[in-house]
Amino acid sequence: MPVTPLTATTNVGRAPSRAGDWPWLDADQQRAWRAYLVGTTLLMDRLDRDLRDRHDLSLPEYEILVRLSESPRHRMRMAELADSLSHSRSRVTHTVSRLEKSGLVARDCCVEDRRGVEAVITDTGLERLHEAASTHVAGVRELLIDLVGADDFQAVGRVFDTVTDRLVASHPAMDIR
Amino acid sequence: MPVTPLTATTNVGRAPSRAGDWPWLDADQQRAWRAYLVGTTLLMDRLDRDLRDRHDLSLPEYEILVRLSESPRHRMRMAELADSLSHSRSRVTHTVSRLEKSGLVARDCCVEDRRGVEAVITDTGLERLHEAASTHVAGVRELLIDLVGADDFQAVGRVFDTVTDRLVASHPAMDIR
DNA sequence: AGGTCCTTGTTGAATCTTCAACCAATGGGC
DNA sequence: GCCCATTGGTTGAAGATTCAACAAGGACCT
Repeated sequence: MPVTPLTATTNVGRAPSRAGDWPWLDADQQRAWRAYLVGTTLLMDRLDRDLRDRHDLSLPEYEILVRLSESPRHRMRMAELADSLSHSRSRVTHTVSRLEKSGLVARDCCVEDRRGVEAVITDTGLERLHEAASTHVAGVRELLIDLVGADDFQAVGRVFDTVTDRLVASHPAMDIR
Repeated sequence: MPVTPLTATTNVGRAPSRAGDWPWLDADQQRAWRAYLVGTTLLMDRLDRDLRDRHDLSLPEYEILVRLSESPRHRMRMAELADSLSHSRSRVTHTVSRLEKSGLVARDCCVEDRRGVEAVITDTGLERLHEAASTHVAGVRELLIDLVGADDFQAVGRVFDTVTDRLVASHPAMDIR
């Protein structure tokens, strides 16, 4: 296989462009896809770093604290937490354990379902979350939202809503992952 | 601190909505931001899983192979590779080592700059890449591109191009990370 | 030549995530 | 009540990524 002019990311071994439901990506799609990939990498790395450097929290930890803080009695079942973040149950177990060790979250046993465990955000947790929130939001604004047109940003929202629907629809009522 | 109606992701401890350069996110921004977060997680997990299950390649490994295959003599300097993916040099070292162990990539010493190392994709590597490419592209289409309007998808491209510019501009000519 | 600083890339340990195996509790059928 | 399949959650090891420290080469100055 000569593998001649290997051009675009995903267009491996094929000539680019031409419209229709052709299997490969055209030049514009290619550019957009790659922009999304590297942009996302850079953005997430930066938001994570900011939280770590200034508040000693990782982005996933922060997101768990946020979910808990929003929840009715500042508590959520582990599975609920996992689903809302699209993280594996195992991952949430580990992350919550770390947060517990830092005293930002506590575990509480469920009364109705004795298998269940609820994670509760502590007062210290709420404090730390409030401190961290302003830097985080400032970052999201400065590095994303305030940088682009509101219409474009809403387009991003629409796109990934669609993606999410497609992906949760496809997993037939079982484990997210 | 009463921490009353903690509403949206990043709006921790504040009432939502109202326009202007108010520090928190309004309801729409909030929704879009969260949609992006979970959508990206689900999408990346799925693309990665598909590659692993069907071709025994991780997404980062695949991306390295793509970059190499596109490069003039099927080779790239480690740093170049790292920069083009926005990965740390260390990460690329490890990933390339794994690929080398699988025989998909080989290391080659630089003649001009004897510190340098070039990664070269092997023939086996090219083969595997070509097999993997079709499933990968099919996934990207099916789970993203063919799902949304071309205009919305291009908006995603624009947005993350802007984010990338902002982030590479801010790191003052030094190490990406 | 020698000295100093910067760049390239690697290394091994720490951290985080995934994976597979597991236990305990639940729910439904009988 | 008893079985058995399913769910909720944990565990520990394997895998991947980050981090700090490092060696070796180049660039540049004197």
